[in-house]
Amino acid sequence: MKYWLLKSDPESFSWRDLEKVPGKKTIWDGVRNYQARNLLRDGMSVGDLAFFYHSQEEPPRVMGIVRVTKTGLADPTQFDPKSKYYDDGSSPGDPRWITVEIALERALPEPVPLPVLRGAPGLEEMVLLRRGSRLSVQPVTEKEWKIVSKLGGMKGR
DNA sequence: GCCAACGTTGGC
DNA sequence: GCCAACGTTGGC
Repeated sequence: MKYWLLKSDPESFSWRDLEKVPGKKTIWDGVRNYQARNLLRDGMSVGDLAFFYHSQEEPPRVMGIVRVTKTGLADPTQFDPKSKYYDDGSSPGDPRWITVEIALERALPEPVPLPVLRGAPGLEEMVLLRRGSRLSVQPVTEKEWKIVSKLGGMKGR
């Protein structure tokens, strides 16, 4: 099993929004960056876990944990001319933007703010903390996963 | 709101 | 294929 971090601007889709979705599942749509797409398409497996991270918030923070429930899905917004994510260079026969479905696993008892991550021993190499890193889908190592989970108030594991 | 870092586009 | 211009992300 692998670990990930998914960024979302809470203005467009927040942890609270996910809690309110019936079934607490959603297709992770709207990613329009090839590196992120490749991780969604080629890196993720059903059962993988990911941190749900709020960017564009003061402070940015890790909100909770989600699980990958389906892989290899064509992002439906790429075919919708009314969507801001519409891509007229993509076709249903050969979709350009592939993503996953995720389901809420559990909220962190204490969401972890970015400054705390920056100060935490063992997270020095975390992709999120690299200068200029804007990648919205990121791999997280098992060691980093455990440290962040602990900071978020999760017991043991 | 600012702006550094980054990705993409398009002229050549 | 280079690279300047442009648009976007995201922390502050």
